[in-house]
Amino acid sequence: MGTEAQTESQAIRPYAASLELLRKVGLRPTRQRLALAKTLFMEGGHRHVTAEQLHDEVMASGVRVSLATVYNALHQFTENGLLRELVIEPGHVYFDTNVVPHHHFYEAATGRLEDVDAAEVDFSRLPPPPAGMRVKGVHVILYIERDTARAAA
Amino acid sequence: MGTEAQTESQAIRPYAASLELLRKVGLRPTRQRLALAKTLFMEGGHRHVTAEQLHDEVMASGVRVSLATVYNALHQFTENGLLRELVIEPGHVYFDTNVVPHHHFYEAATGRLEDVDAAEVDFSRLPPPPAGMRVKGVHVILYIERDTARAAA
DNA sequence: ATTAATGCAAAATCTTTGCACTTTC
DNA sequence: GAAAGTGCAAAGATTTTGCATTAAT
Repeated sequence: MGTEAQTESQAIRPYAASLELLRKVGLRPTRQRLALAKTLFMEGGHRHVTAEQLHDEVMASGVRVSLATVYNALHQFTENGLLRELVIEPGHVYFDTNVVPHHHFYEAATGRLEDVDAAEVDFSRLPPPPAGMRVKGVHVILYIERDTARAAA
Repeated sequence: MGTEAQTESQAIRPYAASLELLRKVGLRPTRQRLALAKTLFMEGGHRHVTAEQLHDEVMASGVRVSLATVYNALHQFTENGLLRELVIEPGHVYFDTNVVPHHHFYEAATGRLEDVDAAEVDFSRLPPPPAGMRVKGVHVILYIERDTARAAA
């Protein structure tokens, strides 16, 4: 098994994979959307980004994109199930590349968000929804902070 | 037991109570802050308001206040533990008069928020916080929607 | 009198939009 | 070459700020 064959079959080929992703949801694979998709989805692991962060990052990678286009793309990606919108602190909308239902750790001091798998949270008690309503989803935010009172125990 | 005695001892006297509330947290009881405190805290039940909603409401009650003052007051109230800030949908900060830890139902279609008492939620499983961190608080948001598939059963 | 709070309008953010130009199909 | 997407700058929306005026202690 040559390295090339392995590379082609197993490793992520960002361009091809991004192209396919966009095709799948019916968005034209433009240079800009490809660059954004590559940055968001092709670097392994899940991400939480703001429009501005993503814009800076893509620009830094050498692709010129306008901020308006980043906003457009983020919303189109969201509408097509590629991203999930998260609002936790005032004035900042995060886009989460993890679209499977899950929860979050949030460190207010740094603004850092970290995923919590849905399987890591279970409820032994939940209230019944108001009359005529049904619960469509649950989001648990665990606010964390540096543990200063840290004994070696 | 005369009605007057009862009124004075039991019923809420908005002005006096608001005044005392502001005094207690060390904010000068100005006409504007008194009006805002009365609207927020003296009508029974808990509230979730945006700055603009509150501004409209207080203006409608006949007290002239500028929107900037409403923002100032909301933040001062928050800093002094009288309110809790909530961000659930982009572009809107809600201020919650319920400052005891609790959770929320949220109906996206209408923007309606409803309190869920902390006692109504229990966890049978929670993840350990990241190394060196501790969990400071938990907020559960239960997304609800109209239950259309409603059989009479 | 002193000190703080208010109001206004202007500024700062973040986000969306209108329209000419460019790119993809 | 038709349809969709992009970029820019301008407009919107929400929130904050600077400073003269007004009110509370």
